[in-house]
Amino acid sequence: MGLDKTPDLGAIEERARQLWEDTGIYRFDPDAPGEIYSIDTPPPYVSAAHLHVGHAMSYSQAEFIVRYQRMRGRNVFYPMGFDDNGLPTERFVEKKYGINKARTTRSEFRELCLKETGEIAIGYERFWRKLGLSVDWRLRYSTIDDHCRRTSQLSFLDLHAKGRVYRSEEPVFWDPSMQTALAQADLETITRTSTLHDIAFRAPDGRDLVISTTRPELIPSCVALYFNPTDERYQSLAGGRALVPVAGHEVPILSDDDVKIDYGTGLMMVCTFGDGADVQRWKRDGLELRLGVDAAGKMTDVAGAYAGLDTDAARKRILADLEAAGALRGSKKIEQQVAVSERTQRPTEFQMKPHWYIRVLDLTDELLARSVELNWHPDYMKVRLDAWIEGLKYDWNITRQRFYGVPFPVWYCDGCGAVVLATEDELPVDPLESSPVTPCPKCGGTAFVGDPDVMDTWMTSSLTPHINANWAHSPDRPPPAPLPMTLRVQAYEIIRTWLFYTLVKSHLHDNTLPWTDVMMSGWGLNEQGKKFSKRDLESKKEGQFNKYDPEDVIDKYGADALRFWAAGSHLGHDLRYHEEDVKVGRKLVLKLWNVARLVEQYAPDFDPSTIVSIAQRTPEDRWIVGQLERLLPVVARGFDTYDYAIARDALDHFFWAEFCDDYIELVKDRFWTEDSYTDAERASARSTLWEVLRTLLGLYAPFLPFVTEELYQYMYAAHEDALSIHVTRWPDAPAALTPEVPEIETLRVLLQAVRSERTRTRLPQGRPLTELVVDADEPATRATLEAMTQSLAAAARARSIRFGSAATETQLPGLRIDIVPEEKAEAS
RNA sequence: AGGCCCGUAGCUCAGUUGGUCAGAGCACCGCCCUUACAAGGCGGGUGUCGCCGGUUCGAGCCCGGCCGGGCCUACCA
Repeated sequence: MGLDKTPDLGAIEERARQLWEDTGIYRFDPDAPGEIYSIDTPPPYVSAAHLHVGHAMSYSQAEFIVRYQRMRGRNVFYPMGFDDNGLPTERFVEKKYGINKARTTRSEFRELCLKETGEIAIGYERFWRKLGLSVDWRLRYSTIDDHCRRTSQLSFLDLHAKGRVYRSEEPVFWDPSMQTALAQADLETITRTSTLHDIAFRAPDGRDLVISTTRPELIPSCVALYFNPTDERYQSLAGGRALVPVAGHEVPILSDDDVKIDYGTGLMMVCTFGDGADVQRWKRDGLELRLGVDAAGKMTDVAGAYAGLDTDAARKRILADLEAAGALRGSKKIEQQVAVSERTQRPTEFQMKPHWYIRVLDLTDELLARSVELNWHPDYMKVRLDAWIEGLKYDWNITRQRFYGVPFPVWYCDGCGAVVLATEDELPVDPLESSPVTPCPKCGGTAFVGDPDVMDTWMTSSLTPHINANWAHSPDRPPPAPLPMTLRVQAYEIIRTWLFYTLVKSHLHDNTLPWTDVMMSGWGLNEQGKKFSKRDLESKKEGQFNKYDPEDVIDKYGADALRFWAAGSHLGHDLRYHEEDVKVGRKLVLKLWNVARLVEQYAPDFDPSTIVSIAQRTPEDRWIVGQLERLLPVVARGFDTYDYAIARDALDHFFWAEFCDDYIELVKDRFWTEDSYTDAERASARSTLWEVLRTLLGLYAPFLPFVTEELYQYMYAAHEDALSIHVTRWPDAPAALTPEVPEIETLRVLLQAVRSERTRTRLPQGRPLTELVVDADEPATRATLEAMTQSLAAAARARSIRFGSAATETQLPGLRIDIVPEEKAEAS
């Protein structure tokens, strides 16, 4: 019996996990008492090779709140999903199995993806359990599973029924290397060096019209020239036409307020399509379509002699031809911002494709109102969403030309081209592998072509609340939580995507917010303050410790220690990872453990029914209880505002400085020198030690779920009726606080001064003093200290206390001390 | 170029509404194997609070302008 001198963290963690599993305390029961507290967790991509400690950080931060709310009596719904939708998975599987997509059906391919990602997800789940996430694993979902495909397709049907979905052939952002369309949110802007060429067109009167462009290969695709209407140099050209060099066709000359007079020559060309501005002018002014680049990034027939070349080759050729024709008037290097595909970093082109869109541009005001409704933590993150909403320029293009993904539940009638939608009870459906159950409602035809495209992955990710709520009524799902959910947890860089799209979906489907609160975590960064890179993890060799691998870190220092590190940055702020900080976490775990050993030693087999009332306790005991009571609202406020770091800081300070360093040191003497104290004083100490440790375990439980569980089970569970500390009541301060005991503060100052003097005079802390001289100017202070001579002498390790004249100042004005070491006293 | 966040000790970070606000932990140095803990205890801050102005009796905090970093936005051809 008795706690081991050194805890076996691995065994403790395993025991706790087993207990949680056996008792099912994290399983959601819709009928359980308490207000429902539901969490919309980010489904991590499972195609990535490794998790890093940054993942541990952000998921831990959310989990602190979850555990706190559970102890607050909320009925917690805490699911976890995995994102195995999308391109990384597709590429991974394609490569691994050497798939020829022409000979594989979507469903066969999907099965392989599910198999692969399922295996990776098992490893992920194992890790999340190891980290101590209190997830109800029955709620696990996969974004490509039947339930999620059904939910996504139902979302499409519902939005279609509501008139929110439309199909249109328009210029779409296009990634030529992936050969798929992209949405506005899939783009990034990079800065690169480019060459701006001055090229002469020809006016009808034969004069040169020089424009500047970085993309001369699009000259055959030129459909107009533009100038600013206030630019006197070109006003006479309005309504006229210009001859395009080399290509030889004519284009209209138009004006536009947005043309910068001082850029280049003030005259510009518009092509179909060089950039988004071209698209806008093309649409607005009804320009001709001369698509110059095809889906694979090669020049089209429009490019004449350059057809079939890729854009770079065409650019070189046409520059040479322009030069030969005397149309190239100059070239210079410039810094240029260019839109690239976020995933491939390739500059985007435009393609004309029939695509499905969700109309969102008219929702700006409504979405901004939703943003106001939402409780943002931290609140300044709100402006990021608002800025995105206000900057929207395009409806949401939900079509992607990928093989793998959620198909559209759509067929096109072979006879009349009518769109035929699947019915709800057919979902999930793959239109390439099945047909409508009824003939075409328009022409009665029975031949159909399934829509070959798949949905943008955000079509699914934006539905995580609906997936969790089983909005689609999929069979065999565990009990769902109602919508809206309580909390969304995510990092700030995907506000414009995940948060925005989720908001759109809930607004359109349910006319509500998806959740009431949102909590933004920052990023875990490596020691250099950079994002974790593949290299940070790839250096890992089998069986070798990698400081960024969270499983390795847990094996070495314990899960509680890693979680402790995660609590080190304020909400929404990035946190650099240092192994040293995890060691501090382990130190805390060991300290708690040793305090428990001390309590066990001084208060063995404590019977809570014999607890001494606060009023009956000694000043030291009333002091620490009063301090603890004053700590409670600080910790609670931290958790209530999602600022777990405030909670941790306050808790750590109380535990280390007040409880361990001072209170325990003060109280020890009662058990060491029996004769100097009464049994009542010892009983008071036992009650206090027992009680304060119990409260501390509760307060630390959200951060350190393992060690607190172990100690709770060992010392307290038998006296309470809870299965686990994690379902015990959160400690609240009593209505009437225990009065503060200021004399103990004076005592602490005095002890600090004694310790400091010992250091200064190189006197070991443990060596007894013959005498401690205390000099207090204030009679009240002196009287207070005189009443506590016993404790003071014991804690200062002084054989006697004398009140007289002393010279060493303490931190308290008017209070001085002197110490008389043994040898010196004997000599005098 | 614009928006938001950040810049405090060697490192990671606290510093509510301007008035013991120059702080914590780590690291480092010194002493101590004192009966919970040497994977420990005790003591020690080592600083131009990014820079320059302004408001104020008083600025790490408020205002303006710079510099540096991050995230996001942007059609400059």
